[in-house]
This record gives sequence, C-alpha cells and structure tokens, in this order.
Amino acid sequence: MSRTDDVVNGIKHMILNGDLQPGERLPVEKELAETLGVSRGSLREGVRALSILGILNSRQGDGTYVTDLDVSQLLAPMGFVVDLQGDGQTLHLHAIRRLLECEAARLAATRITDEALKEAEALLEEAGRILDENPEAHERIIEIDIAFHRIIAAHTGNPVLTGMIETFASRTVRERLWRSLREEGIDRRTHGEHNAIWRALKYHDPDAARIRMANHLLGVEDSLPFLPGPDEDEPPLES
Amino acid sequence: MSRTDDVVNGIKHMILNGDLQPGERLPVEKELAETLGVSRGSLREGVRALSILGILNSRQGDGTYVTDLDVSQLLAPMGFVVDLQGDGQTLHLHAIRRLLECEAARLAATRITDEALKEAEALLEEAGRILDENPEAHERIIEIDIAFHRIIAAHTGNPVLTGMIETFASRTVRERLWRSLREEGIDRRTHGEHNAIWRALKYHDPDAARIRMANHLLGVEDSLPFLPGPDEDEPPLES
DNA sequence: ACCGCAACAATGGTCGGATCTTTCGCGTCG
DNA sequence: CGACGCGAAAGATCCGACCATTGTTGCGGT
Repeated sequence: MSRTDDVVNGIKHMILNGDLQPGERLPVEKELAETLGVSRGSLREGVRALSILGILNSRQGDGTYVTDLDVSQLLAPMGFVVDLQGDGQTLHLHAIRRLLECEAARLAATRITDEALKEAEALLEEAGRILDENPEAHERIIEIDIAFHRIIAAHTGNPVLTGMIETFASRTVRERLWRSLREEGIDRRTHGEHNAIWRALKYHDPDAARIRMANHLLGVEDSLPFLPGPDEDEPPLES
Repeated sequence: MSRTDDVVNGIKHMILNGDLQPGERLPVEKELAETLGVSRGSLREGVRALSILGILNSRQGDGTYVTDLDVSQLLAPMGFVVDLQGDGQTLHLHAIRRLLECEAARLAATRITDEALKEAEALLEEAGRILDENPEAHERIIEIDIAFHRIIAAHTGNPVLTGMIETFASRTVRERLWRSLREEGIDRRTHGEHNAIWRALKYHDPDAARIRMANHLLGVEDSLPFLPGPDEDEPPLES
C-alpha cells in the first residue's frame, strides 16, 4: 500500500463519510498533505488520479473541489478503457452496446416526450435530405446518428444507462466511420432502420422499439471489420 | 491541458500506436520525462493515475510495465465509481445489473460446462446445509451468492460482460448484507431462486435461465431499502 | 455613491534534486 | 556447482523553490 493509495482511499472515505460533500472544496494541498501524513508530491499524485477519474476537479489559483459525482462524468474514464480494447474484443463490446441500447429503446418507448420525438424526426429528415443531395457527407450523417441514439438514451429515465450508452458509443461510432467509407448504400440502410425505430417510439411500442433497435445494431455488427484470430474458437454468438 | 494530461495522453497514444505492447516495460522515469518534455514529478503523476486506472503497473526497483489490458482489471476503477453513487441511484444501478445478469444467464445456459455446473451445485448444497444448521452465518451465505453469480458470469463467453458484472456486484452485494440482517427468511427464498436458476442452466434452457435470473434480481430489489426522495418524481420502473 | 482597474495574496502547477527502498544481475567464495 | 553477498538500477518519497492563475481588495476617477 503506497502513500498515494493512502491519499486516494483517504479522500474516498472522506467523501463516503460525508466529510466532503459534492461541490465542496478540499483543504489546501499543504494542509491536507499534513492531515494525511504524506508529502505534497504524493498528495498531488493521488489528487491527480482522482481528477482523471472525474471525482475531483482542481483549478489553479482557486482550489480543489469534489465534483457533483454525476454518473455521466464518472463513467467517462470507462471510455478510456473501451478505447484501449484490442480488436479481438470488438464483437464483445458491441454485444454489450446492443444489450444496453435495446433496453434503452424499450424504456424510451413509454417515456419519450413529444418534443424529443419531434427533435428526432427533424434529425432523420435532415439525414434523408443529405442522402439525396450530398451522399458524401458522411461526417454529418454520423453526427446525426450519434444525436439520434443519444436522444433515445436520454429518455430511458435511468441516468446510469444513459451514461453507459454514451461511453460505449464513442468507440463503436468511430468504426462506423470506416464502415461508411468502405461500403456503399450502408448509410441509406441505416437511415431506414432509424426510421423504423422512430416509428416504434412514436407509437410508444416498447417491444417494437427494442426489436427495431436490435435489428439495427445487428446490421451494424454485420458490417464491422471482423478478423477471426487464433483465439476465436467460438463462432459469433447469435441472438 | 496540463502537463500531466500530456503524459496521460502521450502514453495512451504510445499504447494505441503499438509503440508500447501489453506487458512491455516503459523507459525509465528520467528518460521518459525527457521524451515527453515534462519533469519527473509531472510524469509520476500521470503514471500513477494510469496505474490506478489499471493500465500501468509500477514495481519499485524493477520498472513500470503496461498491464495485459485485461477487461476485468480495466473495469475495476468503475467499481470505485459505483461505490460513490448516492442512494438515489441505487435502483438505477440495480436495473443495469439486472439487465447484465439476465443476459449472462441466457448466454451461460448454452455455454456452461459440466464442471461449472458441478461447482455451482456444490455451492448451493453448502448453502442449503448452512441454512439448516447455522442460519446466522450470513457472511458465508453472501460469499456463496457472489461465487454463484460469478460462475454464471464467467461462462457467458463474453469477457467484457464478465468484467462488468463483477464490477456491479460489489456495491449491490453490500446492500444485500444489510438486507439479510433486516429480514428473516430472505436467505432461504434466495436459495430457492438460486436453485431454480441452476436447474435452468443444467437443462441448458436460455429462456428459463434468463427468466429465473430476472425473478431472482427483482426479489433482491424488492428487499432493497428504498427511500423516495424529493427528486423521485417517477415511480419505480416496472419491467 | 458607484464603477473600473490595478496590485496583492492565496492556491494549484511545475520543476530539479536528494535520499530511501526494493529488485535484479553478477561476481565471489565455499 | 551452488549459495551468498554486494552493487547497480529503478521506482518511491520528500523537500524547497519558483511559476501561473484566480479571486479579492482597495484605490482612484467619475
């Protein structure tokens, strides 16, 4: 157990015990280092680690504060983890994404607001226009894709689910870019699938929304570059 | 963008570019600090943060190495995040756990090995004995509970799913302890639900396994201490 | 009395050096 | 040939100094 771990655990316990409330300011470095019995350098290492984890937030000239411990912010470093996964894990990551997004679609079907439906409709209409007029604008298409999925995730009523979907989207979406550039007609097929999801949401039909989302994401997986390696002793799992 | 962020991003890119392979050793602190254009102190802050994230691993007197980037290890700090969630998020966290574990049960039903089934059976038999002979041994009962769920998670064929379930178990299991101490007969009911899951796995019936698991976890949620706060403007979501 | 700007103090950010602890490699001795 | 021990190498920790940024305070002008 290193000194830095003492710092991390110490601050963690201070938060769990309520000594430090979200948004509250920490003692100055010198003082806190004395309290925890470590040098300022070791304290800073621990504080820095907690900052990267999204738990603390330091501002030069001001002080160090506990964040609001918001789920989405705390889940951000998991995206870091997702990025580091090798290509061998791509299908496994996607399977999780599919699981999460299908549940999101199911929940959103009964909870989505009319405003959100209108917003999503506007996005899909814009995508349709782009497909007709400027089919090479993949970047904007992808932005719309992300926004569409984000609207659904935001209306599940479960902020944890929202945050996790946000995290898993970052990686997969990048691969979607490669895919768009590789295959023709994919954007149009995806657009149709999005429309199907939107209709299910409009009719507030949870089962339909879930199935349409599942179909959509399976289509994404079909187009994923997939190189079976020597450790792939099992066939791709079918749902 | 602070110097430490430069370090974190620099090392991250070195890994993504393949300059650093999993298990490989990093240059010595002084040299790496020079390469990245920062002092040793700043470098150490970044390295320490990455160590806590499970990406690097430093051994005094030896050197700093890239971990094998195993999913379970990289997901560990997320447990930290789960611990920090307030009680207001408990049901939302549990909803995710339920989603993940139901999928795990479904997948494990067709993939679990005979050895694992035997192992799980032995665990459940021990739990049954404890319930008859020493009903107050909650601690051991909980250990068996964790082990049982872990066996299922380990046989999904999806290491990412395995790691995520591991992460979400830590928090929820603790609350299970409180629950066991609060209500009588809970341990026995849980034991029966576990047996039902085990039978479904034995018959390699994915649907049954999923449903039994869902029922089990809903039972857990029923016994969860739940205090509706002022921000709880929605009723608990029913599945 | 009010407003704007400048100086000051507090705080985190960065740096380089010094010393301690652990680990590993290699040479020596039994 | 093997066990022991010494020393080099590397990270762990600490310290003191200085830099950069921010918030505050007080002064002067209007």
